Amino acid sequence: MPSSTRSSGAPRTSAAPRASAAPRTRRTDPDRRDRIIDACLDVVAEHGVAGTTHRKVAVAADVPLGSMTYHFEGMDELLRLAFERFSQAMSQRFEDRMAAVTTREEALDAVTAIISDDVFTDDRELVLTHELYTFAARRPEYRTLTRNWMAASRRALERHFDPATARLIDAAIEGLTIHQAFDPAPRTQLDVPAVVRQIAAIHASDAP
Amino acid sequence: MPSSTRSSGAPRTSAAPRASAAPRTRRTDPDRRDRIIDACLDVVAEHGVAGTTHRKVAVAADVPLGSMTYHFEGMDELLRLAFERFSQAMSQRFEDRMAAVTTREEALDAVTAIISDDVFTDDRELVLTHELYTFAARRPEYRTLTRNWMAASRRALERHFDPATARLIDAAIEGLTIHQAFDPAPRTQLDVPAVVRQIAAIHASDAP
DNA sequence: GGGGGTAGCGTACATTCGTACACACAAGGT
DNA sequence: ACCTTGTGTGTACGAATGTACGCTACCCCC
Repeated sequence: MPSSTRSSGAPRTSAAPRASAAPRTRRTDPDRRDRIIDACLDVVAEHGVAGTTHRKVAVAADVPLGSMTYHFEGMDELLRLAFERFSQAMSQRFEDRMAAVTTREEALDAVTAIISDDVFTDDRELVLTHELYTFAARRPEYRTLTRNWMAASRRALERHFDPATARLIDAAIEGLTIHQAFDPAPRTQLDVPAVVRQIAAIHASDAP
Repeated sequence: MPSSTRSSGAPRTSAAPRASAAPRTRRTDPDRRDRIIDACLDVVAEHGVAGTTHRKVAVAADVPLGSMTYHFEGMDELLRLAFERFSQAMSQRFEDRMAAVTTREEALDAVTAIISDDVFTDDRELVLTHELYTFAARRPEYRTLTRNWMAASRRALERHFDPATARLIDAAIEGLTIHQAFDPAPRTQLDVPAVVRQIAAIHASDAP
């Protein structure tokens, strides 16, 4: 089909199904770029980085295929931006939780809650987290993302614990969370609150 | 090029460069299947699950493309087998290390060594581990692999520690290892040997 | 209010993918 | 020695992908 066909009176043959009937002319959608990044995360969560293509993201974001190469250098840049957004959202949430408690006791409870409940609730975040880790594992230049995330967690924990303890608790959250997700029913149940308290007691140090 | 060309006297037009000059006729390569699985791990390590294709694996294993679909149902089966092999090799190595030490003191040293040195040495294993985690995160039916791996680690640790401590040490190895790999130079250096010893002291219990 | 400039899009194309299938060749019974 | 059998392979094909590129329609300045 030569391009002259469209220059005639054909109203608009859109490939993507338009959800609303609004005509939505051009240049009136300034957060298109943002929507694409969000849609990219959805696609990654569903199909994995392996199955993430320009076309799938375009459909998910309800934008034309051409927007993909227009707004982004390529899949790599898009993935980097998407993971950047994801990791920032995750560490923001963690910081908020830690900022919401005041006493050390409450902080310990919060850590316990994170370990016990966090991963069970949301499979999407489990998947995205590991997609991000894998992405960073393969390309050292993107480890800034994971480094920032981990640094932010430690910083948040340091509001309540000394640096060494914060580092240890952070690692414990990581390890216990992963093992809980991938091996939900180990033979030996762990008394998470007690463990967290005892880890925090290893470095018998004061905290703000 | 019609197929009749090969039926004439052409010696063998192989697409992949044959390393040795041995003619290697058919039916004389019984570990072809194994080699393909190993090659699949190499390809995954280099290009990620995302970039792993029948063709790349075939080239890496130096087998014809047709062998891929002949020996395996599809990429999924191949990946499953490859990750199965990888996870078994990893947990075997862990078990061996733990079986090699006799006293609890030596066990603590071994754990310390694993946390401190393991990940730095080999980037390939870091990548493959996380590719496996991601694979398992997306498809719960393949979490058997991770479950078995983690169960094996715990079992190995239980040769020297009580179950609760084993579980905790296992999680600590996971968390510290990951954070060390993704954030190699945190502000606060951790005294790994001391930490390991203190974690092991949390459950003041006896062990064989 | 109208014309130029450019942001944004639709589409075609070369490439690469998984898979199907006809066919060649080694092995073993006779 | 031959024929039969079924394992293993080369190749062709449809589907799907990333990217280039020309054209449309909005915005801004005069």
